Amino acid sequence: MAAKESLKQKAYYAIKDKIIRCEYAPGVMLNEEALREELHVSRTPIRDALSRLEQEGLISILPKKGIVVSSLSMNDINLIFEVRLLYEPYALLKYGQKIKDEVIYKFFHTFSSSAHTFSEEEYYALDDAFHVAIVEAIQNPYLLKTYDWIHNQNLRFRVMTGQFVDLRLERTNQEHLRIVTACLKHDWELAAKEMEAHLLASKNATFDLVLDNKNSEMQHGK
Amino acid sequence: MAAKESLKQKAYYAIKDKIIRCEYAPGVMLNEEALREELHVSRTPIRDALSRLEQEGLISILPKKGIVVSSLSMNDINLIFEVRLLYEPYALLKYGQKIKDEVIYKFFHTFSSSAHTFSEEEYYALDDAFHVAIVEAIQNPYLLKTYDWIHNQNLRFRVMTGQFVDLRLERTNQEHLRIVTACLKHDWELAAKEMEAHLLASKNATFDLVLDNKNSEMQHGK
DNA sequence: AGTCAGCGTGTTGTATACAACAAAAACATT
DNA sequence: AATGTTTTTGTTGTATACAACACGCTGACT
Repeated sequence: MAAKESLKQKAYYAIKDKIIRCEYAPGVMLNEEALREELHVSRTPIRDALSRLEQEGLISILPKKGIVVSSLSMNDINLIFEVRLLYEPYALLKYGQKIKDEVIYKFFHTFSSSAHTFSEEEYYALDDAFHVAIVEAIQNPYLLKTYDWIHNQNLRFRVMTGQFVDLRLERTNQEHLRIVTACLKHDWELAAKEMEAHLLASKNATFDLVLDNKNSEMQHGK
Repeated sequence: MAAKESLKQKAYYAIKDKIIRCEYAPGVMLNEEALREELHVSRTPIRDALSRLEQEGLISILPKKGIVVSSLSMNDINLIFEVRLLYEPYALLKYGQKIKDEVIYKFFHTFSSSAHTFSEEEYYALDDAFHVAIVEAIQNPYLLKTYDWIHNQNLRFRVMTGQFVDLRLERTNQEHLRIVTACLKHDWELAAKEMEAHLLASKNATFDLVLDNKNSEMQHGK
């Protein structure tokens, strides 16, 4: 499958994946030599990959010192959700009509009937697919690229904070239903409004989770 | 000044500058060897720079074939102005309050009294400074990075289409004045609306210029 | 003349050796 | 013991040689 993929692409995806899954945790130092040994390639493709990852904000390269995986602060939550709050309602309002009805109906069906049969992990994939499907109705590559970045950062937050609790998952599903229902009626103004409400709730939930996380860390020492 | 700048940064800015000024015109092919000779550095910093420029959408790297400077199509105008129409009114609406009054007053003074003393080139720099000052009130680095990209693309369009005609410059200045006046009153909703109108007018003007350009190209053969 | 195989040239991809610098460690001096 | 200096070590920056591939060209064969 990846036989024709260049080494620099392989290195890029491999390192990116480990950063997103927090195998390389926020704030830790990396160095080219260690990555070289781990991926069994020379420094050149590693450096290509690192250059790209720096552009995307996942790492910082400190000249002659090392590479640090970008940390995640409270403020990053604000930054991520600012972009989402700007893009996602806009996508519905201006491009909702471009989303195929069958796609909308598929999500409606999934959210309304079988939500409880999903594991948390599976529901995450579903949540991602839902939001991405909406945003991709904007076909502007500049906007989509930015969205991809914050999407990655959002994934890191998920891994760091652990999964949602069940209660929030229920609420999330209900909010999704309200958005999808508005979409089915082709009432894009309402859909955008519901999306905004959903994102604000999600933002607060993320804030709480990060705070809880900080607290329990302190209780467990360190 | 640039003594401590790394070669890869020097290469990046040098190539980027030539692309923006259309010394490397849209659609032309480059190769690492020629760039290496032109900049008197080895391929490594060149490749670093190219990787970054590819991220920013200014070039495409075709493996084993060469490097092509991204072309500018009609559709790119839509993409650029979609981002501007999304960001700039948003900046005024949500962050207008963060712009210092003295900055606003400085622009008011400039636009209202001394516009006619500027050359077209100078007025461009002023126009840029004005829009950038507004957008930078959004402090979100993700949004600002996207804006920087489309800003560069916009500059390329300017160079390609030649400067505005005087008539449009007059109109532009009047539109700027309307925006700044609303800002002085701290009426950010009005300011955002005026900005939207200004951008739509500017978009149409750019379209017309590109069309004229295409036509005159055809008249002059090819 | 047409077609296809093989070769040659030009391009980026990859590996690696060396340079430049930063930071820590070791050491001498007081 | 404290301090300033030198050395050592570790890191990325840079240069360069070689590999891999794409594409056009040549030539033989039909």
